[in-house]
Amino acid sequence: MFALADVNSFYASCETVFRPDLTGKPVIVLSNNDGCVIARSAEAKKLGFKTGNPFFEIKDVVRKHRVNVFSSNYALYADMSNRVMTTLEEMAPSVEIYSIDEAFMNLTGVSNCMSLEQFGRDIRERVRQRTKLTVGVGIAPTKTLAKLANHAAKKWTQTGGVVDLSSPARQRKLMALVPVEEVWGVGRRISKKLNALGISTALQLADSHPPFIRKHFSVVLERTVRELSGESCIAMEEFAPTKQEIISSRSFGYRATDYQSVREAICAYAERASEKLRGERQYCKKISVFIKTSPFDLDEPYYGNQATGGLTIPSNDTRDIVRVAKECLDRIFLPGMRYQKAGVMLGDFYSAGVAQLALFDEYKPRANSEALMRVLDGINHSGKGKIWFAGQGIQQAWQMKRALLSPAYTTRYADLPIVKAK
DNA sequence: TCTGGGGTCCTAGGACCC
DNA sequence: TCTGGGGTCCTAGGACCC
Repeated sequence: MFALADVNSFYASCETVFRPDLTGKPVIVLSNNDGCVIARSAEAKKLGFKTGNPFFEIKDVVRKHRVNVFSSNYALYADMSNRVMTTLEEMAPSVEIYSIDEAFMNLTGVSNCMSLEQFGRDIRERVRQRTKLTVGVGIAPTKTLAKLANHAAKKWTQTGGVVDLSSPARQRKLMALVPVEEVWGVGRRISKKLNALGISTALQLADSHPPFIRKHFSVVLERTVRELSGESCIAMEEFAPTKQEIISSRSFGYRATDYQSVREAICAYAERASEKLRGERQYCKKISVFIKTSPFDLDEPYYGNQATGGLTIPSNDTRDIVRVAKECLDRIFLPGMRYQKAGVMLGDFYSAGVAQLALFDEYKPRANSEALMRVLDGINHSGKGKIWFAGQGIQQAWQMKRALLSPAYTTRYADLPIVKAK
């Protein structure tokens, strides 16, 4: 048996936890670069804001209803997420952290001690006590059904935020009410195709013939069908599998037109990606760079391109990765374009620095690499300041916009909230 | 003026091998 | 006139997730 616990309006709720004056008021949180809406409080949902709404398009409505707007504050959300996950881990034999605001819990054995619904309520209570955040809990024999139960727990308030879907009769009753596009694993494209085949509810999908689905779609959707009909195909993943790739990319705060700015950005992203790679204790051989103009600027030609370069032996030394990234950029940079976004991707990972050299390779590994990188990361994680390579530049005019950022309440001393007694 | 970032998995098709 | 069959590996692109 699985439970899926998921924090309601996570980012928006994190903001209101430290601003009690905002309770009951509409709050929205914007994506990086203050681009579009990515989280909404219940009140903001009622006003009709949708995830993905470009901010500049809704500014008038925001002003009219005095909506409280925040830039995303990932330092705060990540820390709050940790507190929630720690609490969940205390309550179940195993927990899989699925995203920043949701986790699957293994409920094996729980029903011997107490009703599953009561267990769901206990989870809510404890998380609320620790973090002032509210979670919805869905319980079912497969992950896909647990997702569905969680969806129902949030949609219908009379459930009290907990739905136990262990009984097949209840599963079918709920699935008959749920449109197929709300099933986990069914996106816009597939739901359109399913609708054309006359499958419009989750129940109809659950009752389809798995080989038929496999033939017309894929093994992935076949698994979804089986999971909906109660056959568990997707197991708990307690330990995060090692990453296949690492991406560091950002939209620019302004359109970048000059080579210098784009190169600074690429250097910065390459450094960040290398840092992540070392955090994973991995070494990479493949480095790709992409740059693109805005797909929304219809009156200018679109340009997007990507180049890939390799290292002879795997490395996680920032100097190696920055060098290759710059070479890649030079192969695809076109002057005269107004660039909107760029990024660096790392792939082809190895768990040790030295791989087999080819017979005639004359490459000599850097002698001081490990030590230097350790010092670099050590300083940057110490909280005392940052050091970086000169290639990033100092002014960094291309940096993303975060005009409405809230304080780092839980991760920076200077930003600690102060409580005054009356 | 202004439209996020970071991932995974699967499939089809091409290159190449014997 | 007639031009195999079976397999692996890699890559690009599509679909999905939060």
